[in-house]
Amino acid sequence: MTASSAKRQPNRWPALLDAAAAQFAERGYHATSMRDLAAATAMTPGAIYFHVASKQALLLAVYEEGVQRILDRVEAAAATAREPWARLEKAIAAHLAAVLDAGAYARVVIRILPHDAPEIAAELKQLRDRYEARFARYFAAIALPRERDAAVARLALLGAMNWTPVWYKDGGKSVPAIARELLAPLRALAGAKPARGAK
Amino acid sequence: MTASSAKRQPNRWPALLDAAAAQFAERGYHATSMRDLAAATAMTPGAIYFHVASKQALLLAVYEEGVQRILDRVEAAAATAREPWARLEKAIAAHLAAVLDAGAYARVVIRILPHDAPEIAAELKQLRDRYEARFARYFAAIALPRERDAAVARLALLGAMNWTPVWYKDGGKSVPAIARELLAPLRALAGAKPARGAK
Amino acid sequence: MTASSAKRQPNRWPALLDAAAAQFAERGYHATSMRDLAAATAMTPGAIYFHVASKQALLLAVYEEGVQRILDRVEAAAATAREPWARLEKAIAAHLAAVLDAGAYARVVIRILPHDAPEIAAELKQLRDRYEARFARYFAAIALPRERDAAVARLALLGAMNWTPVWYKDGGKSVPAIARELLAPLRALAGAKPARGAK
Amino acid sequence: MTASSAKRQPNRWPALLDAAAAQFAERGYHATSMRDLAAATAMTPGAIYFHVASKQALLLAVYEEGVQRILDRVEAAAATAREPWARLEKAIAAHLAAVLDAGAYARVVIRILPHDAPEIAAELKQLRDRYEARFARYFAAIALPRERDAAVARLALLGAMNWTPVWYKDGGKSVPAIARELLAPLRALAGAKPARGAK
DNA sequence: CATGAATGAGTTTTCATTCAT
DNA sequence: CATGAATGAAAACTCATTCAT
Repeated sequence: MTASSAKRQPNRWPALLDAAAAQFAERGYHATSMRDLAAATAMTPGAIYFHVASKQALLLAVYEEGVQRILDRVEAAAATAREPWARLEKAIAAHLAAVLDAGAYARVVIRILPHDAPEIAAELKQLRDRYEARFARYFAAIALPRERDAAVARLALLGAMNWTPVWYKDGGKSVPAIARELLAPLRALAGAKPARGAK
Repeated sequence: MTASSAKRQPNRWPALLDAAAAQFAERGYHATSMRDLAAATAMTPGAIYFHVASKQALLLAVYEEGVQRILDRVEAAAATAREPWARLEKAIAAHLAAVLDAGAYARVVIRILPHDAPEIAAELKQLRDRYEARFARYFAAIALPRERDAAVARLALLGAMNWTPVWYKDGGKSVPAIARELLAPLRALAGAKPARGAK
Repeated sequence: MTASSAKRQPNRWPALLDAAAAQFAERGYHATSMRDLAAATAMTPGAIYFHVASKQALLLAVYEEGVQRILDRVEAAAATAREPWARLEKAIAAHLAAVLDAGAYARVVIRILPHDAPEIAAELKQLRDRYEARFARYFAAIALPRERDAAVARLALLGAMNWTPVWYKDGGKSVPAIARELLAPLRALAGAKPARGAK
Repeated sequence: MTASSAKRQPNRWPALLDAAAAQFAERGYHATSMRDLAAATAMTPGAIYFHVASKQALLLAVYEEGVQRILDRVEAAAATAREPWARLEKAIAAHLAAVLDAGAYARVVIRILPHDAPEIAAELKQLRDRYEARFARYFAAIALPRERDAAVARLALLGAMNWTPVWYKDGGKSVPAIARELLAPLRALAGAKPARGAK
């Protein structure tokens, strides 16, 4: 369906994808031109079209990779804990790491709105949803008081997580520590004791 | 919208600002062209430049108005409550209302990153900060356990609030109800009892 | 025929003409916009069109004034000497003064080529020629060796004079001194003794 | 001019440069639009930007070529004579030929003021100066009476030369003859005998 | 007299994309 | 695989000019 599977020339495609991820994340989709990408990868503009059919397809490929990367990290992290709260905290930390530390792919997913590329908006949204559904599973495992709206709580948590790139500074609090802070209020709500220790 | 027949209306500037706010909020800054704006206001592209010097200046004007509107609503709302938690909740509800219900101005402030218009990025950031500083004051009044990081908590709350446009649907939970939900975990953290009832 | 005769509102027209002369001389005709002129005279663009019918007409008016000013100065100066060489030298000095020291009008005449405003090119050329014919009369009175081409000599002198704005610096040699230097070679050619002393 | 049918000619850059030189020389910098240039070279406006980054860069390229061409011709001509006056006369003739007969490049250098393209004004001025410095060397070799200002004489000569495009008509006096006429007065000043012969 | 507002054609420049070679 | 060259539409913005008030 997308350009990511069929054509895998030795080394240019990953470089192209990386460059696209970096620029889309940093400047946004519309502010990044194919020429910028060509310059960043030392290709000619025409050469890009050997690897990918259009700018939108390129965004889609980055999105796919981005979602996959968050998913992989989050699942791997979650697998290291069995207790729901701990598992959720690990998942949050992995998500934050993906968005703050790792490459730019994950940042594209939260920065570029599906609406920005109308013709593939539906596909982009689906990709986003694919991840959110997974996150929702970890979230569903924690027990919140019945009078609270769990959906809102989940979306609030997601919002808090996705807003971190706006304020996160490199030398500050560690990612796992931030994850714990984000979860602490919900833990209090549930009457759970906060986790001990930190990096 | 209403300007179909008359030739000489005064006051095209508010209409232009409205249109810019709407389009910037919906499609983003780069995806909105001056032509789009001209079409939306039934002006010629050239006529826009009688009212504003550049697209960036237009964004700045929208930003200013947006920040002012949030600020006005939030301050008015906060003034109706004296108790810190109640006041914060009112402020949150007003912020959400500005971002979700009211015109598009407030949404521009949270959607368009300063970075998008490099030459005025500093001014845009300053405007954002002006609001966040005000919000920080309401937040500072609530007492959180000493072992929690209040700054992270505040930024998380702000992230949760600013992410709502992504998921909010018109017929769903009421804005004050969402505000209460967003605050509930922090209340629990502080050991405060949740507020009673609401719309 | 032009706008300079009929409409003479108390004070704006001269200011407008001055501004046009200054800007045309400094930036050139095409690089000067009616808006620039409006700004420089504290008028609205529309108001300019009360005084003058078009940008071309404005150039024409400046040209007319410019030629008139050179002519007036040159004639007045020439009238103070009877001997041909002395008269020519006075004329040259007056021309240089008009072009270097005085307002910008004269500089417009030598900077802006008739071709720049095609529709009035003929009129502009006629104005230029009007002055050059007068200058030619002073030139014709000096006696050059028969084997020299007097026309080329005259045009060379004119070229030398009109090129001075390119290199003239305010604190340098005085205008009459430059005039004497320009004429000296021709004097030598004619076997005449150079004039004595000057400022 | 010759590019009516073939679809893929290489080397459009020289044609573009030629067209720019021709139009800049004839109409001036500001009066020449990129569209004009596109039409004159049978390119689309966009295609021009494959070859050159901006209109200013195009002017700079023409200027460089123009200065180089004058320099080449003048140096070649000057190399054919050893005696200072003869060498200077050859140099003048070569300069005139460059400005009057040859392509438009040289005329651009004397017609377009550095000021016309503010962002590259310094570079343009430097190019002009490069030539004038060379010319000054030839000029310095002739001996003028001590009481004359050699600098003014040189600038006057340059002015006379650069003004020729204003009045030169094709069927008139030959270029070498004009050169001789321009130099004759200075020769007289120096007490030198005028050169014999002519075309 | 003058202005505030507008027009419409123009400016330079950029863009995603194409394609012969 | 890749490039050099191009396209055509669109971008932001400017211009001389007009005109109701």
